[in-house]
Amino acid sequence: MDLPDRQKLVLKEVVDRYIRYHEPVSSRMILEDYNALVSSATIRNDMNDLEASNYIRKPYSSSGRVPTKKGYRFFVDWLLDLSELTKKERLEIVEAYEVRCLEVLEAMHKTAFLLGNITGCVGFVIPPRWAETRLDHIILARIAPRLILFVIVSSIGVIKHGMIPVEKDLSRDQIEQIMAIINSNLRGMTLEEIGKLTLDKERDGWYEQLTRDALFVLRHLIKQQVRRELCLEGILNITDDLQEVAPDQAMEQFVQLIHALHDEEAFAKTIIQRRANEGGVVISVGDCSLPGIAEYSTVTAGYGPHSGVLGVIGPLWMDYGKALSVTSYIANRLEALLVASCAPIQGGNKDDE
Amino acid sequence: MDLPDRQKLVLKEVVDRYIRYHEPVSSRMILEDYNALVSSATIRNDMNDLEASNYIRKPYSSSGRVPTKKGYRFFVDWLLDLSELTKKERLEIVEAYEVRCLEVLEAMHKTAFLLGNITGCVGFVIPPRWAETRLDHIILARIAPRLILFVIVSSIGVIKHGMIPVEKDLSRDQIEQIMAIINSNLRGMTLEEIGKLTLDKERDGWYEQLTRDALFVLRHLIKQQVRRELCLEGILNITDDLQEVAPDQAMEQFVQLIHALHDEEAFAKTIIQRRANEGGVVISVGDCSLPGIAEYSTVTAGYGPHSGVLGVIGPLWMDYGKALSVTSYIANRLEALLVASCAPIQGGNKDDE
DNA sequence: TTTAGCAAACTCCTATGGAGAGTGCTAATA
DNA sequence: TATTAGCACTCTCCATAGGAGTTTGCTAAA
Repeated sequence: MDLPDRQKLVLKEVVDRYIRYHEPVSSRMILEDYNALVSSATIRNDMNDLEASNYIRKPYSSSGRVPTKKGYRFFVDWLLDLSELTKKERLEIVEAYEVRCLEVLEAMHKTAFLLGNITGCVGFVIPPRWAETRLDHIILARIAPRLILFVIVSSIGVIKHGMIPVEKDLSRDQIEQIMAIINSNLRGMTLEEIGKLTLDKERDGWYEQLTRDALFVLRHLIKQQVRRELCLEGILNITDDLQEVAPDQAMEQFVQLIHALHDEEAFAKTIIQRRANEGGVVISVGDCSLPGIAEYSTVTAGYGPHSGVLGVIGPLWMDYGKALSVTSYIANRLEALLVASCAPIQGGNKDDE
Repeated sequence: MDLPDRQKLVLKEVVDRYIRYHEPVSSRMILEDYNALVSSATIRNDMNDLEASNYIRKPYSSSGRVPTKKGYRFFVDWLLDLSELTKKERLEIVEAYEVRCLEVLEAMHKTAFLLGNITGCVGFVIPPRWAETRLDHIILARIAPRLILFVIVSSIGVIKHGMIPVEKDLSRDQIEQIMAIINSNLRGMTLEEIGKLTLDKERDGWYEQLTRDALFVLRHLIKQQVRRELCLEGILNITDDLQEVAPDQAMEQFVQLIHALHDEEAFAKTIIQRRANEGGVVISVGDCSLPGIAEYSTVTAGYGPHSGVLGVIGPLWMDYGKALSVTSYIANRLEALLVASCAPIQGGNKDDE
């Protein structure tokens, strides 16, 4: 699977230039960067070999060369120059995370936006598996007659809030009591465990003291399956390249992408599968497992302890170097943020009880 | 400004067909719907007159006719058939609002989505002027050491929540006290009034009892200028028509639209200006006040007591009839929802105090 | 193994011509 | 005066053709 040195250089040049200009690369163009150490015919021979082994191809018989997926793959694996973030980009990221914010979803949307904005691709964040996180506490508050506000705070921060309509109006004291009872009994359990609780009065003892209303509230909380909602930002970033490259099918492809991204679950599943057991940053070049994104590449990184994944999705000719460094850097920052949120809360537990 | 009856019919036919098929309309096509009561030459004469008065135009010298903005305008003002919502659409709307939800922003996003989805245009909701609504109460809760969750509930529901980082850790009791004091003093004031409060200890008497920490919390709350964030949904709905009609400039126009929508404030301001003092549903056909949306039409309706506006924006050839009925219907539903949220809360006040 | 040189292939642009659609005009008609 | 039939004209759209310009593959020589 290895290539002669010069062929590697030629391939690198083809991919580099195609990423930069989105136009087929001719032997003469490569010569420019080569300071004429060899002739264009030599380059052509190399290109021929590269084409024979499927790293590059010609859109038509006498055109310059364009990388194939295999070519991108090789480029990404062996030839990629790591690019540093610029000071400006670094600053943008740091500033975005500066405001302390325990609302996990908000942080994730911000993150997706950063990813999309800096790479010029679509940024996305797949939240951690909420079900795996442990409940820190819930907050209940009477917000109107027969309407209770709840906030679920887990080990990584505020992950969900909403309203519970109750049939009987409850006083503030009653709600306070319910809250205390639920918290003292459920704290430390994973959301998954909580979801599986059977509220069979006879079998479980601990909530005997609860009124019917407390049970009602609890049932409502348990039903709250916290969906793993995809955070997507920057879809419009990739409309620019669109016309440039292949005006005819591009729109078609774009629409397909949109539809694929719309089915959040399938998309998240595909991304997670692609990463398999690999840690760190994973680059996937055009993958057929999900039709809509078969002609797009993804660069993803895991973050945090509960299988969260973030990254970017963009055209095959995306700037992998930049995407790689941005994704990696941002994954670290987000992880740090979640861990930081985490620490004081757990400290809080000890203080409280 | 009036037109002979047959010319009106011809104009109506031209606009109707163009909205349906997005193709220039010829005299023969109109003849079809006319059951040959007159000849095509007669229609042509009418079309000639209509073109002379600028209601329609020809893309090129021997093509069928296309409505001008003036033509659309006349169509909208005088010739529009009101279309009823289908049962399915009505059901979709009712179901969407079925879940009781006091989170105002959530309701608005849902609304924008409905608008976009049913009309096939971009749906948007400009929230009411929060500053004009009156505070019902705030909720404070200790969520972690030195971190307080706040929720602002105004007369129309939950309009804002967030975190306050405080320097000194406060006990639950202390927070409770602060909450009670702030609530009893601020309830009933508009957010605008609250924002203008000067926290000059010497001048105002009521908060003398507050500790420094309470003051800190209050300052933080006051600083929360609740931005009038635009809710937008369905931008991709209009990519479909895009290529169909004018593949060359369409993309360009679309990108311009995106940029215009991105500047939320300018867009909201333009929309509000367009409505001037008019109530009910206002249809605006291609308006040059904001460059990016100059080639798009909007159908907007006011809702609620605090200058909220919702509607759709789409191509000049949008289905005005449908947009009109959907916008009007949804505006009523949303208003009802806000009023309904409102009632129990105000009731709540009386109960509480 | 590399190179120079050249024919061949293909795109892209422009021009040309014919088919088809739709109009405007003119002269006749009710 | 309003309407109509008929016809020439205009323009798009499509297919075809030729020329300029790239870029390649191949061959034969270094």
